[in-house]
Amino acid sequence: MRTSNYLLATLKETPADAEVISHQLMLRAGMIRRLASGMYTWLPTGLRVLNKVSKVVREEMNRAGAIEISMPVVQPADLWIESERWDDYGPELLRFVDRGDRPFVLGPTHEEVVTDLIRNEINSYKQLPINVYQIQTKFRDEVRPRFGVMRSREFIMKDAYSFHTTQASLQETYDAMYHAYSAIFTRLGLDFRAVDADTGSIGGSASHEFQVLANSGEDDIVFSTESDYAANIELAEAVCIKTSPDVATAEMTLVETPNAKTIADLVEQHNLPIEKTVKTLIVLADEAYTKETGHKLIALLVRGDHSLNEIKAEKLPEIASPLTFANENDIKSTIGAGVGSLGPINLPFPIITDRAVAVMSDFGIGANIDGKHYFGVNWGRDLPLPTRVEDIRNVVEGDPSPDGKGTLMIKRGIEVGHIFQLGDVYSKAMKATVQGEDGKNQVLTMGCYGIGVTRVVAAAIEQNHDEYGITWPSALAPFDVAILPMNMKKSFRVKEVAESLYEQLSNAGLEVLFDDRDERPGVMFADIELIGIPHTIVIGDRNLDNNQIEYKNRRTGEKQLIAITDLIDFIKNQN
RNA sequence: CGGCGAGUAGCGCAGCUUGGUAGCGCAUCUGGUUUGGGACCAGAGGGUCGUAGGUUCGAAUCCUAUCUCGCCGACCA
Repeated sequence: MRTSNYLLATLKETPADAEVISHQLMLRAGMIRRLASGMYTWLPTGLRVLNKVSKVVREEMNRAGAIEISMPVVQPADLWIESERWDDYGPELLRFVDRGDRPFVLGPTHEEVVTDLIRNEINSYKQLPINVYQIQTKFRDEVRPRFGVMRSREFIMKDAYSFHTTQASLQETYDAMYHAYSAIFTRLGLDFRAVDADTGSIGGSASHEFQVLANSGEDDIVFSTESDYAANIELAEAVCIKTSPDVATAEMTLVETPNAKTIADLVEQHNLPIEKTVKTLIVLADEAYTKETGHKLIALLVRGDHSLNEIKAEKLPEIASPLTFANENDIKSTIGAGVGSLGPINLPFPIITDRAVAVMSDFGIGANIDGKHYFGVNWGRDLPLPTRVEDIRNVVEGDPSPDGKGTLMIKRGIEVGHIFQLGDVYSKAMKATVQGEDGKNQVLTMGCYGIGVTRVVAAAIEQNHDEYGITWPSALAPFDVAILPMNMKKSFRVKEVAESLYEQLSNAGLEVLFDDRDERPGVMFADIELIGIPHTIVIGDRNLDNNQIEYKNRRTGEKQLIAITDLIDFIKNQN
């Protein structure tokens, strides 16, 4: 490709609305342009990278036995009504009607469509298992799109769906996908981890996320220092080694705390260690639970220096899902005190205590009287021993690993892949059955496996950039080699060599960007470095006198002189 | 959806408080010089100042409404 015949579209200045580095660099390198909030046009350079991701994904999926198909972006609402997600999915699902007033959705995912396909096409257990996938545009009307293509509304996803008659068969495909994903992200040159994950609203049993490590990531992922334990913080179990509280040493005293509305205030104003404080959070009870017991509210106790894990909390049967905090008025009218002075004392509704709180001693709690706290509180003596103890907090660095080996550390991750064992959630709702060996119909068991193709591009940049621009791993680079001729318009010799090398390198199967613009060297260097082409060859009269050209490696910055005749072999031997 | 902020040339911004008919840098175009790290000189084009309404002799500037975008939070296969 010649730059004169290409849309380079590089930007010298960083657009003001780009926050994270990948977004900035994608705009500056001329990869994407924003069309509307969360919607981007892919320019030639961006599309080339996107296609590189797709290529690797496709190769590994095919190798793992998946079959490529393509399903429509627009889906009839009927299928969503049938799966009951029409009501469950919420406003993220973009809905509209066609000219005949028939309801449709813009597909945020394709479980319904693929389940419909399979129930129609597959009739016998003999045709199973089957694993179909597509690389397709999705649309989710995100509440807040951000970070460029990292969290956009329209995006490209590789989504695969497998169908089985047995759990063992599902497990086999799931394992194959796990390995395929590992192979994909390894080939793409990403530093990633597979972590245990929550199945979220899609449901199902086992699930792993593939997280690319990056500080700008939106997820917290947890690792053991000693073992290969890794999990999303949403799921990571907070283990409590201590089995009982220490012996009480303090007396319970009622303390005036008129200016302490938060744990931080309390700690600062009353010389109380934060791990001796208890946060009391009031949430709504599950409707069925309210019906059964009459309680509308539930109190959750978490140590002052810990944070509530909402995912864990909402999985408890007595708590409303999604987790909803009680509003200030309800709290006031039920307890008689406002947020800031709440505690587990004399509460007219059930309490769920975090494991770490259940083994505390001499601690401080709100008195349920505005402006007052009790200090020196102890279980058993001052308060009834907690009866409902659960793991409801987020783990913190230094917590013991749930597998008993080492302690935990936490890093940020970008979720680029997620695999699920769905079970029969969709196949049951949509009556996807096949005839089994015994002649009876049986409901299929499903797995689904996603990769955020567009997000991978952004994640790769988060991990591979420097002060000059992007430093692509070779599998992702939009071009393999850039040819920069110095003063080609004046030097016939430079032009001749550049043209010849362009042809030779291209014929050798390399993707070459030949910068044939009449630009000053600095401009060319800056653009090529910004775009992140791994190998640059500089052709100038200076070195041609010795029949040499200069080679520069983007990632290492190393330069060396190469004889023209050796160049093709040299480039091919890189990587 | 709540809080905050921003919409002026392709991009980055100034002008707004104190109303007088729009400017700077980069980019673009023309001519010339220059050519191994984002050149220089001379000239040129490009903006209904987000939109609608109002106040006024006169509005980018003041008032009202509205739309869009971003950040934080809530939300999220």
